[in-house]
Amino acid sequence: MFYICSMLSYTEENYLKALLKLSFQNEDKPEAGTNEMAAYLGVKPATATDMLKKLKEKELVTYKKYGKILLTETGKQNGIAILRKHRLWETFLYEKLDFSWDEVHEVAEQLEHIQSAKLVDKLEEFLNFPEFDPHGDPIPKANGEIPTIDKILLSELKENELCKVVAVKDTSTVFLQYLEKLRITIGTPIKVLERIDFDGSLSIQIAGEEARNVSMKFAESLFVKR
Amino acid sequence: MFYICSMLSYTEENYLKALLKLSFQNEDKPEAGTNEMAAYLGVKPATATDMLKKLKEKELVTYKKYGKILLTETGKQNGIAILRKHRLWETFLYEKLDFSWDEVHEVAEQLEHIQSAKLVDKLEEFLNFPEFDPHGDPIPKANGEIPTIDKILLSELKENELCKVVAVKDTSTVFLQYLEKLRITIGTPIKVLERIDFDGSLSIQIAGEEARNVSMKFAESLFVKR
DNA sequence: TATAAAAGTTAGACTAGTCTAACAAATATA
DNA sequence: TATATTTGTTAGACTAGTCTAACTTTTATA
Ligand SMILES: [Mn+2]
Ligand SMILES: [Mn+2]
Ligand SMILES: [Mn+2]
Ligand SMILES: [Mn+2]
Repeated sequence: MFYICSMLSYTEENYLKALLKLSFQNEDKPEAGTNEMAAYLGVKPATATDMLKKLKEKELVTYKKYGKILLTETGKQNGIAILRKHRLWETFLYEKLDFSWDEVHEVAEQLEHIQSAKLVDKLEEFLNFPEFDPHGDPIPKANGEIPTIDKILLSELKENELCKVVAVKDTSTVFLQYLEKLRITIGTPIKVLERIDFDGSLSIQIAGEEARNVSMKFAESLFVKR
Repeated sequence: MFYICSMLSYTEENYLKALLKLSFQNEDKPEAGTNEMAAYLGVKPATATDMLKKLKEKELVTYKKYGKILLTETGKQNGIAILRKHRLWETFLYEKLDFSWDEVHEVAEQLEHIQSAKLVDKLEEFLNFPEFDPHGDPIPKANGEIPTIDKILLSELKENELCKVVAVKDTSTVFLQYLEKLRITIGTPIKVLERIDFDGSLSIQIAGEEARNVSMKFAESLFVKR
């Protein structure tokens, strides 16, 4: 179980995390393509190809010319370790330093690269072993396990169904700030009053307040639990 | 007062902090030499020369070929900002995450480079505006002011004088762990029982316990207040 | 003051990470 | 299946930061 390799550069860590995130997105086939990866990281495909060769050399990915990219078990565990740090730091910023949920990501992008096993574990303890980050995303455990939670999109609910918000699918600042304006956060109860077939929009009741209309795009960006 | 330049690289920040620390060491003339600086940073003199040219270009230091190096006001304020972050993070690790005082430095070396004005200020607030770090070193304020404290070396005390530990001069792991073994920390009261002229060693009483002998090197590594 | 030693600089090379431009392979489509 | 489009690779160049080896300037010392 000696998966975590500490001799990774800041940049290599970012590539591994990106590949892990892409593997979550492409649920069925957890592979990625060069262009997809480059786009995700904001670099050119040529750059991604170069890095891929290096990651392959270190046995963090399997890949051959013109083929798909797949994390090895070591690569995956290293990616998970970064994700764990990212989400623990987001939780710290949110819970302890009063950052809002649209501000935490940018700073956590930096903090996730701090190298100190003790720091991560102590931080987790200090935060009381949180299972989910401020956006409702699961925080990997020290052993690499990732907590799961039943969640469906708000758009999947039928009329008159009641639910609670468990996570955001879209973590963009503009969406998070909109949610804040609507006084929706993790845990907020929502009732679907009406579904408008015409455009997929919904009429919803937030925390027992008066009815409100939200778009299909909105309903497809919020994870809830019945 | 727009001193803090945020477009500094990790490396540039380290050079500025090093120059600031050297300026504290060379109290009278706050200048540094190329070799001195290189040694402090663990790089070769040639490397330091190259960086110096870059820092000069950015008006963070004044310096001419074969001359001494001096921080400009902007360079100094930027260095102070890094030092502030370093010491606040050390305090966080020590106070909140139960790190010991010989463990905090290494991690703070990484954390001091995190870029977020909000983070620093919130952290400071979270820690209740501490004035000194776990080693007794002053934490610069947001405006760049550095708290001062009366302190002398333990070696300067006369026989029968009583004092309290306020800071360590030597922050090496081996010294800090020795202090821990002796149950000496910031605030511990010490009484000088006897001075041995032969080798400058002292017989001291730590927190009212039985007498103990310590070397001159030891007595010159601990700051105290009468 | 002449010379030796110390301090500092320059030139040239290397690595990591990035880019652009040109090219090659794989896939979609007519 | 032939061709166009998409996807991915290669070659060559650039920057930041580092090094070694050779050189120059300053300072100390005989
Ligand atoms: Mn995030
Ligand atoms: Mn998150
Ligand atoms: Mn320190
Ligand atoms: Mn300190």
